[in-house]
Amino acid sequence: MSATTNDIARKLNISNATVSRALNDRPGVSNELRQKVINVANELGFAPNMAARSLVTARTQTIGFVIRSFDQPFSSDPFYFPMLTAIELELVLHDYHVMLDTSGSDNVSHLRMVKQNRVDGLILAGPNLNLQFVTSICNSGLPTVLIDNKLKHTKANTILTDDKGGALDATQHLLQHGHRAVAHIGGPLEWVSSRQRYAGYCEAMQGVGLNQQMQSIHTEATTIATGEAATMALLTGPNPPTAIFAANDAMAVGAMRAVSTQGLSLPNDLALVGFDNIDLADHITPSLTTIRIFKEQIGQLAARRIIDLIADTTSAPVETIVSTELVIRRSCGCS
Amino acid sequence: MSATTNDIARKLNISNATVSRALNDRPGVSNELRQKVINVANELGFAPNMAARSLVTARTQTIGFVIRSFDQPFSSDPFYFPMLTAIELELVLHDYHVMLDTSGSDNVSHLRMVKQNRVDGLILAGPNLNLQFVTSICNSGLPTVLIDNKLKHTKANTILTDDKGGALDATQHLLQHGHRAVAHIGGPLEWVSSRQRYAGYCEAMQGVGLNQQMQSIHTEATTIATGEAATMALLTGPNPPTAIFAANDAMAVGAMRAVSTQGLSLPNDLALVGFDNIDLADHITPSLTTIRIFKEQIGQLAARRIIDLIADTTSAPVETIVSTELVIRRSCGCS
DNA sequence: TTGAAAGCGCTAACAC
DNA sequence: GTGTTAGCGCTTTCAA
Repeated sequence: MSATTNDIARKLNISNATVSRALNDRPGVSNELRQKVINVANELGFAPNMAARSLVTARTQTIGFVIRSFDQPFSSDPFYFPMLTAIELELVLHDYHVMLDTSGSDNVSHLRMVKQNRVDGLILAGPNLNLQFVTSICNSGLPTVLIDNKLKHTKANTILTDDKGGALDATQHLLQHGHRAVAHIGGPLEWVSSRQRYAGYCEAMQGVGLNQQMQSIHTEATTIATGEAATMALLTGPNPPTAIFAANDAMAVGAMRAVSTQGLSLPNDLALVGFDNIDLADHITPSLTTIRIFKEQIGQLAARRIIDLIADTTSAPVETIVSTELVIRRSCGCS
Repeated sequence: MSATTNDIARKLNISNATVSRALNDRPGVSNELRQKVINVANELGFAPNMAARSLVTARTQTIGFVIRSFDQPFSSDPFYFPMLTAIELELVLHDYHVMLDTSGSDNVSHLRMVKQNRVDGLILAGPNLNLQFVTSICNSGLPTVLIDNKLKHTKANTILTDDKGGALDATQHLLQHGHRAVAHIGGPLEWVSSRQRYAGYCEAMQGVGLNQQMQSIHTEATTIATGEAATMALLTGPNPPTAIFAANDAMAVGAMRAVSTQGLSLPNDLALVGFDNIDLADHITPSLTTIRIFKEQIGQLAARRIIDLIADTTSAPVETIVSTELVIRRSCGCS
C-alpha cells in the first residue's frame, strides 16, 4: 500500500503533525526540516489518503457534474461533452476531480454523491433538469453552478450562452438576404435557451416590422427528428417560409431532410441557419451557417466559478453570459 | 450537516456499532431493533459519510474513467461518450460512482486519483494512451479494464469491438457490388483497432484473390481531415480505387469531401463504407453505409467486468469481443 | 444480541 | 519550531 504520514514521521523520527505541516505549507516548520520531509515524501511516493483528509477537513476536492442521461448531448449532439472536458481540465489545475451523475434524480436528498458527502460542489448542466430539484439544490447551501439553465424565483450562479443575441444575429442575417417569410423552429419554451432564442428571433422580425410574418414551432426536444417534423409542418402549411432559423444544428439537419423529402433544395428554395456550430456543420451539404457556442469557455467559466464559490460561500450569485459568433457557410444562401 | 451513526445511536440509546450492523445487513441484530434503526435512519435522511467509511474499509465505491482529452471522441466523433454514459448507468446499480480523468498522464504514479486512493478500479478507454502507462497500471494490481486497447506482453481485462469481423463485412460488401479496386484508409497501425480493421480488409481482399489490388493508407489520426487527405491521395494516385473502406465514419465523411472536391459523385464514381455508425451517418448525403459498434453494450460490459474484478481480484484476465453489424445505406451503391 | 474500545490516516488545537 | 493529543465517522474486533 501507499506510504502514510506516519511512515515519513517514523523515518525522520519526528511527529506526523510536523509532516502534515511541512507537506501542507503551513507555518511552524524550519525550512531545513521541511525540505527533509519533502524529500522523504518524494522517495516514498507519498500522496495523502483523500478519505482520511476529507474526514477531518470536510472537503473532498471533488465536484459533481450532473446531467440527464437521456439528454441529446450524449448522442447525436454532443453538446455538453466539450464542456465537461473543459471543466475537468480547469478543475485539475486546482486539485479538484470531477464525479459524474447521469441518473436524473428529482431530489437533492436523493443525489447519492451529495448525501454521502462526496462532493464540495455541483455543476448542473442543461435545461432538462427537474425544476424543484435544481431549486432545492440551489437552496441547500452547497456551492452550485448552473449551465444553460436559470431559475425564476431563486438567484443562482449560472453560465449562459447569449442565446438572444445569437438568435438575433441569425435571424437578421436571413433578413439581410432579403427573406421576409422567416420561420423559427425550436425547443420547449420552458427552457431558458429556447425562450431566449425565440425572443431574439422575434426581436429581429419585429425590428423590421415583420410581426405578421412571424411563424414558429416549438417541439418537445431539439433533435433531428423534431426538426424534420417541424419543418415538414411549415413547408406543407398555409404559408411556407422561404427561410428558417433553427434553434440548434440537430434541428437544422432535420430541416434539411424535410426540404429534401419535399423535393426542394437548399439554399435556393429555403435558406437555413442553425445554432451550436457542431463539428459536422462544415461537412454536410450544403454546409450549415450557424451560431457558434463557445462550449469550452463555458465549461472553464463554470469550473472557475465553482472554485471561487467554494472559497467564499457567501459571495453573491453571478450570472455570466458568453457571447456567440455567426459562422457563415452555404445554407443561408451566401456563396 | 447530515446525520451520523452516532445521531441514530443516541436517539435509540444504543451503540453506533449496532447501528452500523443494522444498516449494513450484518448478523447479530434482532429484527426488531434493526427495523427501529432503519426507521430512524430514514427519518433523519441518513447516508454514511463516504470518507469515514472509505478510511476503514479501504473502498471508495468509485471507478476512474481515463481517456485522453485530445482524443477525437470528445469532439466531432463522440465515440466514448455513449460508453461513459452506459458505464455510469451500470455502475450506479452497484453503488459505484465514476470519476473522470482526461489529463493524459504518462505514469500511474502520476495519476492523482490512484495515488490518493480515490478509486477502487480503473477503466482505460481508447488506444491512444501511453503504452508504458497502461502496462504499469495493469501490473499495479489495481483492478483495471481496457476498452479498445490491448497489450502485447501483458494479459489484461479488455473489451474490444470485433474490428476484424466488421472490416471483413464492410470490404466484402463492397466486393459484392462488383468492385475490385477497393482501397482502405485507416488509423495508425499501433492501434489494435486499426490493425484489426486492416486485417479484416486484407482477409476479404485476399479471399477473392485480389492481393494485387490492395491499397491502403494509414494516417496518424482518424478524423475528417485525415480521411480527406488520404482519399485525395488515392484519387489522384496512379490507381484510383472505385471503392473505399474507411476505418471510421469521420474519415468516411472526409472521403466524401475529397470526392466532391474532385468533381466526382458518390456512390457512382466511388463507393464508400465507414465504421462506427455515428448518428449523423443516416443524415448526410448520400447516407453512409457503415459498421455499427455497440457502444452502450461495451460500456456496460466494462462496468460489469470491473465490478467482478473488484469482488475477486484473483480472477483471470478476460478478453471480451463484441460483435458488429453492417448497416446498409446509400454510400455503398445499394439503393 | 449488544456494547466498549480500538483504529483507519490525517489535521488542528494546545502544550512546551 | 516541534510534539502530544484528540477527533473526524465509520467498521470491526473482542468482551459481556
